[in-house]
Amino acid sequence: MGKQMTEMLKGTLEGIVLAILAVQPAYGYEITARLREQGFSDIVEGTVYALLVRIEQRGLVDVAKVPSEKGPPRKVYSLNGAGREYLQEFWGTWGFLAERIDRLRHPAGKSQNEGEN
Amino acid sequence: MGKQMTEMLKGTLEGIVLAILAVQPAYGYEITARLREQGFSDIVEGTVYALLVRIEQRGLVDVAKVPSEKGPPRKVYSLNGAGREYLQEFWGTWGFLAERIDRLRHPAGKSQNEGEN
DNA sequence: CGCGCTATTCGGTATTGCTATCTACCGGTA
DNA sequence: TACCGGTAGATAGCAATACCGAATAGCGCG
Repeated sequence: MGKQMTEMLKGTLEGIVLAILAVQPAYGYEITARLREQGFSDIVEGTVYALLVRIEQRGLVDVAKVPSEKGPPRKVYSLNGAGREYLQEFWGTWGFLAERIDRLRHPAGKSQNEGEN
Repeated sequence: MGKQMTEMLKGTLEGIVLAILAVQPAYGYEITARLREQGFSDIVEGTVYALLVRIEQRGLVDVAKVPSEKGPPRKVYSLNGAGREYLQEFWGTWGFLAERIDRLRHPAGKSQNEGEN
C-alpha cells in the first residue's frame, strides 16, 4: 500500500489491534500474522510491538509471560476492563467518522453517479 | 471530540477536504465552516489552512485569488485532474480499510450483537 | 481610532507508523 | 562446534500530520 494507507492507519491501527484482542488474547508475533491474514499485508512487527507497549502503558491490556517452545517467552496480551471501555469509545468515534465520510461519498440530494469521481 | 478523533483524522481529513472540493470550489474559511456544518465541530482553521498548503504544493488543486468585500482576498481552491485522481485513490484506500474494520466489528460466524461491547 | 468580523499565515508540540537494526532462543545441519 | 532459519521482542531515528496559540491583514461601523 501507499502513503495514504500509512496515514490512515494512524489512529485506527490501535483500535484494530484492540478489536483483535477482544476476540481472544494474543502475543505480538501472532497479532502481526493475524493482521496479515486480514489483508493488512505490510504492517511490520516493529509497528505492532511499539503499539503494544503503548497500550500496555495506558493500562488497556493485561500481560502474561508465557514460555514458548521456539524462541523467547511470549508476552500474551488480553483486553481488560479499561481496554474494553476504550474499544467501545473507538467504535463510537469510528462510526461517527465513517458515517460522515460515506455521506461525502454519496451526497444526499445529488444524482446517483456523482461524488465517485 | 477527543484524542481518538484527532488521530483518526490523520490521513482522512485530506480526503474529506478533497471530497468537499470535488462538489464545488471553495476557500479555506468556507471549507472550515462546511466541515463544522457536517459535524466536524472542532477542526480549527489552522489545521485546514496547513492542509490546503500541502495539497496545493502537491499539485492536487488549482488556486485562484478572488478579492473579497470584507477581509483579505480569498484563495479559492478547485480540484484539478491530479486531485480527482488522488481522490479516487483515497476512496479506494478508505474502502479497503473501512471494509476490514467493519469486519472486525461484526465478525462473520459470530452472533449478531457481539463485538459491540 | 478601536472593535468585530472575515480570511490567511506561522511556530512549536505531540502522536504515531515506518525503516532498520539489534538481542535472544531453539532446532537442524554441515 | 559453528552456522543458519524461524520465532519473539526491543529500540533509535525519521516523516507525516493535526493541534494550539498567536499574529497579520482588510473592511465597515460606532
